[in-house]
Amino acid sequence: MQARREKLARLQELGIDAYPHHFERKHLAHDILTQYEQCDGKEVTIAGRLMALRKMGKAAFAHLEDSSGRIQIYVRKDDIAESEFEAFKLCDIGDIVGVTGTVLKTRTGEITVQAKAFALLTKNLRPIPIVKEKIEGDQKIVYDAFADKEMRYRQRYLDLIVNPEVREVFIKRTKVINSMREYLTGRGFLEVETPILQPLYGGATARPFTTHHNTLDMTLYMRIANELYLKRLIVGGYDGVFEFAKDFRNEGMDRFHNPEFTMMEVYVAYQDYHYMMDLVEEMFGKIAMDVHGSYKITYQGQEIDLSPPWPRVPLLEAIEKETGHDLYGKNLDELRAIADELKISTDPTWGEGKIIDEIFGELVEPKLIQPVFITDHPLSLSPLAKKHRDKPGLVERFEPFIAGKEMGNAFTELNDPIDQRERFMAQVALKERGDDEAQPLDEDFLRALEYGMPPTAGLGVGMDRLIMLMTDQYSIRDVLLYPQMRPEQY
RNA sequence: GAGGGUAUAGCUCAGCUGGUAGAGCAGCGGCCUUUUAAGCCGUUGGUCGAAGGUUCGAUUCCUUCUACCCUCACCA
Repeated sequence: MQARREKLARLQELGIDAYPHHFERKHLAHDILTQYEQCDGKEVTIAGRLMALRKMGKAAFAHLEDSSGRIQIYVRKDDIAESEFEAFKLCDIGDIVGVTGTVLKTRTGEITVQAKAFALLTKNLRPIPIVKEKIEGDQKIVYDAFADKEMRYRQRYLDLIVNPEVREVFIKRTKVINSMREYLTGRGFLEVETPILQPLYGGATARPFTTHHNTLDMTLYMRIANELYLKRLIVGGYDGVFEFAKDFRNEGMDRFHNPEFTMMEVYVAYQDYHYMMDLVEEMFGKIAMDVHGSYKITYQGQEIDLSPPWPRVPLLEAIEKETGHDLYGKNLDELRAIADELKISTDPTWGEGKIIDEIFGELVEPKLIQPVFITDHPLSLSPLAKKHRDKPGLVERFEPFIAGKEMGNAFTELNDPIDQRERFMAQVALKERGDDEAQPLDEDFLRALEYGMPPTAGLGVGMDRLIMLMTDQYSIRDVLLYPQMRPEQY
């Protein structure tokens, strides 16, 4: 760093501005590389960061990387102005430069821009990690990869500078979101925005973050979901609404959980969960096509085929198939005995639904690699879902599973205000028993239902997990630009 | 919350059963006008994550702390 500051001083002595205001870039590296035939011999103007430098006295080769890719430049003393060559001699890897020159192929066949004019655009004062690459046939061998995870997450800008594949992941992230937005908008649904700061949280079972509004002098909660607000909009008369929502949950963190994460929720009037399953498999298929050009993707070495339709398996059938036990209609004692037999440890405070969920989570969920809809969950676990039309004790709900992970949650929405009040009361009872994740009663939401919500299908999709799947990333931190970290100590 | 792992030069990493640190790349100086992990010659560089302890002596052994990673628990 010291050396770079000295270079900066020398540049100033030479009257060279190390931080000019503007540069008229006209071409991108990628375009030159892919359209070499048209570019050969022509003049181009490119700009980017120096990522490799091979100086040879009065000439040098370097690699310049812009947003589109990396291209070699060739700088000869005789080809550019003397002051420009002086500036070039003071350049380091990491500097941002602009080059005007002619496109040619070198003796070794690499497409190169031979500089006729050179400008330093931004002097780098802090050395970037040097990653060396060697191309051997089609194989790119990387030496000394910048891989320190802590540094990559804390200094994401460095990660992005040095690791092009990381840049690619976040481009795909946006593609996934755009593709989904396009799909939902194409269906005629209305994208809306609902409050993040809420006086009452709801719509999911989770502990919220709490904050305080000074002027109103009241507690506000960061939303854990936006479900209840979106359903109020269906009451209001919209046929379909959706939102890409940052939600916040004050819970543990691991490779699938970050305290703030993105959920897409959509609600459609006059539809039920069967419609929503159709929608999910079609929408996920479109996203895979838009991002990969195929229904077949690879996640962590597993081949996954998203071609619709996907199997639809009731949760209890899935358990029976795996364990041989039919849990439908079983009482608490019977369920506990079966759990013991299956060597699933249970907690004495758990109800029937929780035990069933636990058995499913332990024995079935990890095996659901190919896309599947698991349907018809126990009522006690789903306080916002409508009762099943044929199966007492269950609700019309489904969760899509891919690669052993739940990708979302959906139901035929509960629109009976009296039933909804009873479900809320059950939650309140749980809360009083000490379950700090149970949902509070939302009197205004009940009032809205009393005005009448049409039959409605609703869906929530965990976007970060979907993006992990679509970008083949192992950890949620690798699909979040700024994953939550403890403060760095200086 | 429990257990395990990691922390050494700007980056990637060595460093045995205790004797105050080493390589490659980067950097700096020199040579070099088609190189590509450029090359050749020379050279700088470190509070060994932090604080204590044991010891004549600690990067190494012990304790505590901090951060990150992994597994489990909690949780979607």
